[in-house]
Amino acid sequence: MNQIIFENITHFNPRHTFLCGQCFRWEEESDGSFTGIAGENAANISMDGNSLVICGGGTPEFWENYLDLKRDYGKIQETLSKDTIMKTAIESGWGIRILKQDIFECLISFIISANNNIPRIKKIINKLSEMYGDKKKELGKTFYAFPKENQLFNIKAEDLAPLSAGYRAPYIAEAVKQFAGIDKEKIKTSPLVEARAELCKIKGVGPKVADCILLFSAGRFGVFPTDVWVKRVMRELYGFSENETARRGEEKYGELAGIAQQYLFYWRREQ
DNA sequence: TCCCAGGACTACT
DNA sequence: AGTAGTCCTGGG
Repeated sequence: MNQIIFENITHFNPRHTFLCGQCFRWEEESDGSFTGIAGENAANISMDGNSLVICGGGTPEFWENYLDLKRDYGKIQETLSKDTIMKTAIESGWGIRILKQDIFECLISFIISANNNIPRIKKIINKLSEMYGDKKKELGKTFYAFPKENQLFNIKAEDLAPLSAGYRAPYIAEAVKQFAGIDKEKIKTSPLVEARAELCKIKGVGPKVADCILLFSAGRFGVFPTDVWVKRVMRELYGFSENETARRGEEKYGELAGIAQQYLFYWRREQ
């Protein structure tokens, strides 16, 4: 085990970051730290004052990228706080950072998330990783990395029966194959409408799941993933109707829409 | 028992 | 193009 320390880290709250709905493989410990696995690297993450302490695998470069440490979230929070409602939401969810996740993991995870609840989503993803992912020993425990494309490439829906994923199982099996034919560059750089359309070609991927993939793995901060909670909060706050929420959110918050969504989501769920 | 829980698909207008 | 009904599963 090695230890990595990043000094002078501000605007990072592990709890808000790991519990705001963007990821499924981190668990809170009794001391408030978080243990989980990202890519091939299992670790425990905590804040000690302004020091970010990471115990486990992975290089500093990996974690700097994954935790989005280079971005100035102080400035982002300041900008968004000009909206008084958003200011309140940020006071609740301060220190959220958008994790830079692997696109394949993101795709499969959010297909699983459709019409599902978080404990069950986590359970399904853990089981999938156990069955097909690489085994990692770290921190005296055993972890399983999320399977890579080639590790899932030949699976059939019936192979996934142990997951109890229900009607999502065939979506997963189909999505694995379809993902190979997707234009990844388009996802990263094309206008949002086109990037979203590219992702929606994949079975099991609709507007909400597509936006989650764009935000959490492609760094497209201009999207406003709209689930039932976000629809709820935007209706309560601004009177937006359900089917206009995504568009209005993008217009309202522009290039910071994705982060705004995370604050609003976390805040509303805390209430 | 019914109904939901961080949507998407399909089959209709 | 837009809208209802349906979809596995586990828990309240």
